[in-house]
Amino acid sequence: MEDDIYSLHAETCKVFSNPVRIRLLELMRDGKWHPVGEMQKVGGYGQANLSQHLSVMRGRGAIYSKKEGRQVFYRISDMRIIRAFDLIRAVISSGAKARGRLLEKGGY
Amino acid sequence: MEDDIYSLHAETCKVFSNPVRIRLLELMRDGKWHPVGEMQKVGGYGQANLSQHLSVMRGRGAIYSKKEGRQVFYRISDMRIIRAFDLIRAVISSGAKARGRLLEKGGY
DNA sequence: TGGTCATATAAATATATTCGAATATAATGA
DNA sequence: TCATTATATTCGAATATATTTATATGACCA
Repeated sequence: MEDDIYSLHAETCKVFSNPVRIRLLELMRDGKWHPVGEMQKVGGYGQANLSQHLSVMRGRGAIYSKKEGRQVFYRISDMRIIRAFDLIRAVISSGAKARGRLLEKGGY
Repeated sequence: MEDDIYSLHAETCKVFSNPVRIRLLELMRDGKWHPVGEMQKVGGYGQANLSQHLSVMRGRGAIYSKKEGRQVFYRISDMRIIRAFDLIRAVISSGAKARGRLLEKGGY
């Protein structure tokens, strides 16, 4: 965990390396503030687990938080994160398509 | 490690969640074929370690390989990976700049 | 055939991540 | 003040990842 640019980059990408966090980013992809309770309901995650994932994302600067009364709201800190997210999703689906074609042809 | 889209997405992003692999992607960012030996020299990694990282990336479809004589060459499979890479790098550096400004103002 | 080069694989160890259970805190309302 | 709601923190077990050393494979050459 040194702080050269490669480690920083890798640490930032760790935010995206867990399915729960990917789901949470998708929930927050509109760039608006979302209360924890909403994410818990929609995602169906355990309260502690969800809170820990939000804390990881916040610690790495991927999301911001604000408190209002007893609720805490989170939002994505930089919409370029969503652009990167969508690029990776596209890579995955064209990779899947390519493997599908190979499969059809009996290759692989 | 289920295979819903969130897990797939997370698994793919794991490729980017290690500093050695980030460095390797940077070495391969031109989209051309690079022999393992070159990456080993430039990056200064142990042979086995390098080989395993390349294997992880290949297993997740991020890079392709071809063999020529006794050398093995690797290249990035989809240049959108580099576009996503650059977006994240930009997020990091504008985050760093923003934190710098806060520091100047005595905030944090 | 035997040796060497380039790379891969295996096994061992050290470290990190994930999740759930229990507990803590802070805001609100009775 | 006490109870309740919303969220965070701590801890431990299970699992995953990274690194090193040793060994294996496959291509080439003498």
